[in-house]
Amino acid sequence: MSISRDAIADILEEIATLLELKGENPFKIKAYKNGADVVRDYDGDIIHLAANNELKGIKGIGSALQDKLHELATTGELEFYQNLRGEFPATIFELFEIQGLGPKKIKALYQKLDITSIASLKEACETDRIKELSGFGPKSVSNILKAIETKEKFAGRYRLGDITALAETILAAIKEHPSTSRAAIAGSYRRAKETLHDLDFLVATKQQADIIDYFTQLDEVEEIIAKGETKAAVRLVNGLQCDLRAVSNEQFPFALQYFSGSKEHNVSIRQLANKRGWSLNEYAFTHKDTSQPAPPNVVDERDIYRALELEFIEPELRENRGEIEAADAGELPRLVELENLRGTFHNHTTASDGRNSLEEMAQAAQDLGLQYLGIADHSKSSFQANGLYADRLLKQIEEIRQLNEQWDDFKIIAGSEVDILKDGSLDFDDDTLSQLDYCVASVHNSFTLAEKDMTARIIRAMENEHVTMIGHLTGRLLLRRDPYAVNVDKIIDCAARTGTIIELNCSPRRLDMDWRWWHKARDLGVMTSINPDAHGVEQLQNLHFGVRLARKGWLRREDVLNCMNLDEVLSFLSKSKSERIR
DNA sequence: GCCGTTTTCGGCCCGACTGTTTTCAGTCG
Repeated sequence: MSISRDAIADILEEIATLLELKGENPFKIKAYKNGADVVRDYDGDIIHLAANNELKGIKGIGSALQDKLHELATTGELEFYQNLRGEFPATIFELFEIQGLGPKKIKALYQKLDITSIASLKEACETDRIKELSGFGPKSVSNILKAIETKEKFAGRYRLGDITALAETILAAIKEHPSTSRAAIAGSYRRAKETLHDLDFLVATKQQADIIDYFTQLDEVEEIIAKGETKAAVRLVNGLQCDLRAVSNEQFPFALQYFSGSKEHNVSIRQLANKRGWSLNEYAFTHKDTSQPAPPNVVDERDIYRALELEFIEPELRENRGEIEAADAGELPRLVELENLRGTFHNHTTASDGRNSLEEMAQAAQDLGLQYLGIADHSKSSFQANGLYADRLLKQIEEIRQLNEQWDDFKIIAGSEVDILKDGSLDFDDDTLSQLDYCVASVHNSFTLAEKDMTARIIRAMENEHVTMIGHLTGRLLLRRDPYAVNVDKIIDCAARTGTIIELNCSPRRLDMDWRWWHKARDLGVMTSINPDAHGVEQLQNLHFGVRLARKGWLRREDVLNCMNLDEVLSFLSKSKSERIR
């Protein structure tokens, strides 16, 4: 019986939710949520361990969870969970996706009005039936309707980080087929869009029908939407639509270019082809105007750009935002690469809400080949995250200094993710902050300030000499929560003026600041730091997403703080902010 | 539920904000 760790983690999450609905002990609920995190992020084959009753000693997994995980790992099912599910309709989970609704309200809606889905909730709001319930006034109704609208706006989209593993698994399966000569994922995935609604696979083969058959029969496929000679569309078990196009080896570069998009980029590219008397489609150049020279031979995608006398345009840049003009002028940036990173900032440990100790995080960073690891645990106002008071912070700094003595070529860099309070002041005084090597300042509350107040709040923080960088600038949670109101233009100007770095938070849920702003920020001399915001060792891997989005934002190695080597970065941090301005 | 341990049960999770209230409940981070 095989069950994935994600599936097990999801079951634990659902149990937590169902226990909330039942009004269970909050600490019990938290234990299940925590258990889900542990399962999802455990550094090792936790399913194997669970099946063999070898979970003892894993922090957060006590005897009750050990038994339940054993049952799940060996049978794929859990009686306790099945019974719990039986107490509520299956659709009730979707109500938790509505901002502002929690277990108490959902329970009341269900028990008093028999509301079990977003559709019935919407109807109850529109017919004012909901006002029969105490605690639901006119403001609640409009807030719920607004939240439903937000939810619908995001429906059918997926976060890049959530589907990368799945996408690469399917790609690997396609490549394994003996008839495959080349294969790739095109579309917005290749362009590193932060959210997508489908995946576009492409394969070069002489046996198109074979591959199409094979693709539609993959384990991950739930439903076949369409299936023809050269093209198939399927829906995966998680609802994601995947298209596959099978082409010849000669057509492959053209198809890859065409299906990578963006549409707007391709329109411009085809216009350039037209000027040369060629027409370009997903299969080939056609020589339309024979009074002009014939198109050259094309064996890979680079040849297409070369034929148009353009520098090769990396897929991440293909959004028709000036990349064609820059390629024409030979002025495309040399984009940052994952291999350029030498360290990272903004990571958490068990001192606040991380799951690994300082030592474990340091070890993981070294395993990735990094020269330094910036620690930035939460400050005291982030109660929910077990934020540090000054005394604990100072102790942690001391601990870091001691740990550092054992390494010559690796260092932990002592920082803090300090809360920016409502008025723009910081959660620690300057005296405390001056003890740190660096400081990430972030907004974690009062998200509903008016734009000018929020902007002024963040600007005030940036003007503090001790604030090295701003964390997750807009607070957005992709597909969940819109950015709070903040004037990013003004923030970027302030960053340039004060020598403050803006983080590129590469948690797949955030990818904040948005890639669309980086080009401008870069041109004003603003630097970024690609930060995983890791709450466990495995999340250091998210640096990969940060690099892709940095590339999408036209960033080069020299624009990224953590491309500096250890000596350079220590020297940089020892300078005053005004000296850091480029 | 988990953890730590004075091995048997108490502590764990605090404050801001919102909306509906009239003194507070629920949600969120």
